[in-house]
Amino acid sequence: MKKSVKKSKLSWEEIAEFCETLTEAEDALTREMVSRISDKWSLWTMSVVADIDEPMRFSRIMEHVEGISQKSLTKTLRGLERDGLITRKVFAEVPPRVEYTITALGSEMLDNVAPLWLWTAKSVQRFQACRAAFDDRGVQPARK
Amino acid sequence: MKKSVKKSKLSWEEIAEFCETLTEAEDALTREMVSRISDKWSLWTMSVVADIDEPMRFSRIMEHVEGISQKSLTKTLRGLERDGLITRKVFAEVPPRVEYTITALGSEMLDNVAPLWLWTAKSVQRFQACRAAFDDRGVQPARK
DNA sequence: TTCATTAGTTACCTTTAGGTATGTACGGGA
DNA sequence: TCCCGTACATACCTAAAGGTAACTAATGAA
Repeated sequence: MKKSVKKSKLSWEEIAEFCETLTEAEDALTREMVSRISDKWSLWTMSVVADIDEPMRFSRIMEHVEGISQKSLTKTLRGLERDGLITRKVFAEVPPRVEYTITALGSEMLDNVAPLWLWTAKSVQRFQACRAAFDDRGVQPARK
Repeated sequence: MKKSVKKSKLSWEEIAEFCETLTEAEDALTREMVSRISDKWSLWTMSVVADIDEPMRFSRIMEHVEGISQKSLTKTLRGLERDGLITRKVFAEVPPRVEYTITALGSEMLDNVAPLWLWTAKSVQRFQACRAAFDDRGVQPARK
């Protein structure tokens, strides 16, 4: 056996319990922040800004986040700035220069997402197998 | 200073490195699975199915996942079944009975999502503060 | 014969994410 | 005087998520 299957210390009941201490607005924001994790560009953008040591300019970020459009990058960066995950510094130059850096909150978030991402990546063949099996057998109809 | 800023053991470079061993299809599926985590209903539905010990019927799930429509619940459950996160058992009865249970893979996923969710919930006031500050100061324009 | 029950399915609509293509403001260099 | 380079903003379009409301299939009960 590869490893013993251990019940996690952290149950969802515990989480639900904690979430009930939150206001409705806080609960909604929690969901919003979690969904930011899996929107198409936010996490990738953050990791690009975080991984490279020098402050990153708009155009350099766009080179690294392959496939993103200007519009989406602008929107993504604004959202990340608003939530305190990155900082945006404008220099009064021509042509304009804007530098982005990760914040402490941002890298804390990345640290918390990382294990989940890695687990998902390492489990991907299992998911593939389940999908293949499902697509083979089809859906069992609810009526005879 | 509140706490020393510590580099996490699990860097994104490490993750990127691992992800490069994946095929393109596997990489795409990884992203898809991560985004499942934050779609509107999947995680909530999973946690409902997981937290209650008895197998759950369609209508009982719908009672617990407040606000979900029949259509969305059906779609969500199908997706979860396809990915091997829950099982669906149809009984040849009238009126129909269908029971859903969490799989080992499903609860493993929940276990991996839990810490992130809890961290997010516990950080929510910080996010709120950042947003408030941003909305106060407005966006710094890139040109003078 | 008609009804109630369960787990859907289907048609239709609105909202949102995200793409492409184009416009813009500024000043330095040719 | 006109073009270059940067970091956007804006208009327009498409696809997909997700909501509501109505329909369905089978059968035991009234």
